[in-house]
Amino acid sequence: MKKSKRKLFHDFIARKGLKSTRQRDIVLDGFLSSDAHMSIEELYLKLRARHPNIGYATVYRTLKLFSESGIAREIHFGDGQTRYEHVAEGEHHDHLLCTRCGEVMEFSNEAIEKLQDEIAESHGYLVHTHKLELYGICPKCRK
Amino acid sequence: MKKSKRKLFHDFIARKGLKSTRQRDIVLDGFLSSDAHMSIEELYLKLRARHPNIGYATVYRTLKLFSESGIAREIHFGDGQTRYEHVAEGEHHDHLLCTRCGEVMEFSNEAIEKLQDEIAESHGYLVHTHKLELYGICPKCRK
DNA sequence: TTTGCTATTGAAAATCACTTTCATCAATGT
DNA sequence: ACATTGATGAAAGTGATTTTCAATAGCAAA
Ligand SMILES: [Mn+2]
Ligand SMILES: [Mn+2]
Ligand SMILES: [Zn+2]
Ligand SMILES: [Zn+2]
Repeated sequence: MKKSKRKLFHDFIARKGLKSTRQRDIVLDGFLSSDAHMSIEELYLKLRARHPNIGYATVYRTLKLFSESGIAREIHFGDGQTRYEHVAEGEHHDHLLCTRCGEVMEFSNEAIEKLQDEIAESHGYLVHTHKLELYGICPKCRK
Repeated sequence: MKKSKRKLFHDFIARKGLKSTRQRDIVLDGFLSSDAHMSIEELYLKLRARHPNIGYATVYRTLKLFSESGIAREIHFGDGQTRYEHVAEGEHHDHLLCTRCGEVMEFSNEAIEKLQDEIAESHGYLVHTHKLELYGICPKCRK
């Protein structure tokens, strides 16, 4: 059974000798309560509603910690904003984005992952990450 | 037989009623004389060596024109810099990047392109572009 | 608990990488 | 040559972070 992200993060905090603070928990709750691909600003505004005193810098710094701890991943969709998404233990997915309405759909495909490794290998590379984004028009926007 | 990028760009300039200037030719020559994936700043500094008066804004604007004219494509590798690369008529490729030395290798694979279309289609999307980048360690850095 | 040492915060200033503005120049058509 | 209008370069403006710094708040030793 896999540990909750909340626990994983608290373990990370402890292991690194960092402090467990009220603000970090607020950011953590806000981040975990949505599975959207939120930008720093979006999460900041969302948290602000309930916690008027939280600072942008704190949200920014805490999201970085989430990445370091492995519960989140930083993503860049090309709109000039850094976004963060949940990372589930041992899971990976890529994105399909609608350039009309902005919808983001996730997918994963074994065959394509395998092909990527083969290509990299054929060029002598040892791949450790990749980024695959398909930009198009979603079903709703098509009809 | 396909037209040279220089001619393609000059045709574009004429077709759009824009002016053919000394600076545009300088930027064009600098861009065409390297097949690296250069950032605006990199090209600007390279040109500066020979043409101390050329402005950053001119390089910036001219590169945009290259994109519009179809001889260049804007790319983002996640290092916060906008880069431009050559575009050959009817050709497409993706990238393999070394996270140790920064080397960028190009590749193209029919099978993977096809799989991407299938995946998109299976989700009801009509894809018009995609981005595939493989990050790893290159042969030289491995041994 | 109280104390003392640091890490953490939030507001504000600083950076970065563009992007736009504007007075001056330089292409181009007449 | 002249007028018209786009192009240029320096500098100012933007937007999204990223860093600084004085004030707080964890945490652990006493
Ligand atoms: Mn995702
Ligand atoms: Mn390339
Ligand atoms: Zn859509
Ligand atoms: Zn390398």
